[in-house]
Amino acid sequence: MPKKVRAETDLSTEEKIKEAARKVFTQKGYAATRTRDIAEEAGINLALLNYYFRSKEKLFEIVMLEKMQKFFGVLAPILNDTATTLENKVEGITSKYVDLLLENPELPLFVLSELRNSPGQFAKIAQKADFLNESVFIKQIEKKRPDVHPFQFFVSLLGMCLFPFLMRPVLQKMTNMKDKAFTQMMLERKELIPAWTKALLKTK
Amino acid sequence: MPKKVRAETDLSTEEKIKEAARKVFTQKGYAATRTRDIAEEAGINLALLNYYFRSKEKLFEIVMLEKMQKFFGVLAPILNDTATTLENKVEGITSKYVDLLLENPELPLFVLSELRNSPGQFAKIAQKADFLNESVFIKQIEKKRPDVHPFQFFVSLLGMCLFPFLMRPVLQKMTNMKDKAFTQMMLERKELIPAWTKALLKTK
DNA sequence: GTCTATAACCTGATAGAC
DNA sequence: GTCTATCAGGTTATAGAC
Repeated sequence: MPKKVRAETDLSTEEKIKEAARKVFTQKGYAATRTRDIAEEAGINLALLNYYFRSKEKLFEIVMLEKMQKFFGVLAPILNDTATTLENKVEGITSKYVDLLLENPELPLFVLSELRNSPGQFAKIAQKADFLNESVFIKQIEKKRPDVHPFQFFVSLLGMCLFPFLMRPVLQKMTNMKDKAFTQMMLERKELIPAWTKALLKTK
Repeated sequence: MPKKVRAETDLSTEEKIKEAARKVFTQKGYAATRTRDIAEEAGINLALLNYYFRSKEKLFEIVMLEKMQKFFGVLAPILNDTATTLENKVEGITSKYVDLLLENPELPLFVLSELRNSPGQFAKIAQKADFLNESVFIKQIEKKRPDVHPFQFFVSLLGMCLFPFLMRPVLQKMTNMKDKAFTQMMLERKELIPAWTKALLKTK
């Protein structure tokens, strides 16, 4: 019998567990997550988790790998595209990240905080060390502004896209901002960030 | 006998434990930290930790409160200063944050990730909800650029200061950047951020 | 494949000697 | 105040019935 696409309410057990693991791990982090939480969230028994994934750690590695691919997957296809301009790339990165993070708001905090204590995970998806250094994108920045280290611009661009999501819980608490207002702010940002990045590249 | 300022090698036991707790908690987060790690780091016995601080949670609360005060303490005195210009404030925030974070690089990731799952902690230092909304700083931004939500600038400014530290482990791994080069980059940033923020405020 | 029961281990906290 | 020894509770992982 061929594989069948199932409705959300009728996922395979394995997929139900993975889905629950994605949710709980990203919300609480590896250490604060109990396998019982995942089992409960998946609506199955604790033993089944180990039946399918052998251990908490193995399950986590699967989720973590997925999340890192999402997180870094935005950059990889853009950085070395020789056919696009610097401006195109900035627009592409901004647009892709904002869309991705509106769908997955907890992604950056999860990836960055889990990577802090298990940098070994990073090795699994890392390109060679100067993949970024040697990238077309960085070269294009360097050509435009040879007087400033290109990372200054690169980090600022990423920060403008990612930082609001890292700060989100605090920001919303500090200002009584509602979810809808936050989303609105990020949509406006899709226009602002490219214009702003252009301004940074011109500022002497 | 009066209190005496002690050399670093001769702290009181209580202070040795606190110091160890600061280090381990900020490195690994609450959930991943074992009281045994703290005791070992402090060079004392596990029982002493409970003797002085009663529980892991109480000790954590002390550390967390300190760290939040450091983290938010940069903003508090600047935001409502009626005597300074918008530019002054941007320079002040930049300079204070970069210096603080060069001394405490793990501070932002620690505070933001711990606050995610225990927002109750935030209440302990939170001003009233519209402390930021009603601040002189935000009003000054609004006056200069009534056409854009002032948070857009506020978040960008903070992001330019904080985000490099959040991204630091990943960035250094991705690019083989050494600690010294990172520090150098942040020192350059102290000049760049105010100029850049000025540029953002002008960009239409 | 799925469950219940339980083993094996770890962690926070305390009792009690010094 | 400081230590060793240990308890009590919780967590991961497995055994074994269905």
